[in-house]
Amino acid sequence: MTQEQYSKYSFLLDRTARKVKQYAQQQFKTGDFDVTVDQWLVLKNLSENNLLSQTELANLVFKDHPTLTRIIDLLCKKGYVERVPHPQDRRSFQLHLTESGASKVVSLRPEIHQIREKAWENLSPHDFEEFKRILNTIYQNLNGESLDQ
Amino acid sequence: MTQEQYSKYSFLLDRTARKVKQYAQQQFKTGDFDVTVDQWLVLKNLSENNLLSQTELANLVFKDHPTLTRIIDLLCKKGYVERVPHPQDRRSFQLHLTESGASKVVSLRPEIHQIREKAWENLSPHDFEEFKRILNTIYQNLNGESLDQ
DNA sequence: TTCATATATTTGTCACACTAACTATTGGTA
DNA sequence: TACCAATAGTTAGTGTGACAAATATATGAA
Repeated sequence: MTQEQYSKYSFLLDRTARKVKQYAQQQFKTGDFDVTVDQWLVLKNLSENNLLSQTELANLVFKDHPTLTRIIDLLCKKGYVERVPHPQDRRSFQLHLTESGASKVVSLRPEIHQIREKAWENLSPHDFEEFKRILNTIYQNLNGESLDQ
Repeated sequence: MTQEQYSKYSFLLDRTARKVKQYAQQQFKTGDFDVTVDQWLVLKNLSENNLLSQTELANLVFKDHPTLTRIIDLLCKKGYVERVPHPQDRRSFQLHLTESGASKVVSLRPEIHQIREKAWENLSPHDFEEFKRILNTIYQNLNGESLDQ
């Protein structure tokens, strides 16, 4: 694997990831979803897992702590999330989806599914499995220590 | 392709693209390369294609104009690139790699190859071809009009 | 108890992505 | 010639990502 051409994967990977995010964000915007793609990821994970700490949530969505702090700030401003003081540990918060946040997740979930499917035209379920396998292998190759599933 | 699980590709794609960039950036940093990953992409394309306009370069590297403006600004500050006024069109510039920029490209190219190869451990050349095919298909599915190569 | 160390979160800085608005210039057309 | 739409590039605003450092609290050992 010493050929010149092998450098191109990083370009294609970055380009495609940006396109996927950009496409979704445009659809979010025309649909007046009132959240960004990354804010949606956080909301979705909170809806499946209430009362997480910020650290736990950061590990779920693979964002670093400063980034997550700022996303939570924005979601709090919009009224979708609340920071509840942790009863035992005064350093940390339990993140709580508000009524408004919960209904936002319910209403957006099917629409976002449709948006996500668009990328898979002309591709097979087998392609999907291969894609996931390759992405996970690359991730683990570069991840140093842990295997995290 | 209507299953719940098909939403996950966007998460894995984003996560892996970030990891690839982060890994490379760390290596760039420990090697004192004095450029970011995106600045390298621009330098590399300039070295293969001198005297491009910013618009032409933007189309090559798939970055938007404001982003490219700032990357060029930084590369000019570092002395790797110059903006030469276009002889016929006073709106535009021809981008020119300086001596310093050209030798930077020569010295970094092999090191960056090594960094990029790390991602492909445990993967085959066939995986590489499949990966490129899937990435390009997704890109084109979302790209609306053009097929760009 | 007290101190060193670890953990949870925030803040600051720099780089990049996307949008919108703006300047300057060009080129076609009335 | 005078206008006007299109083009090249820049600037500003917001959101995100990575990294370093700061703050507050917790925990374990001396």
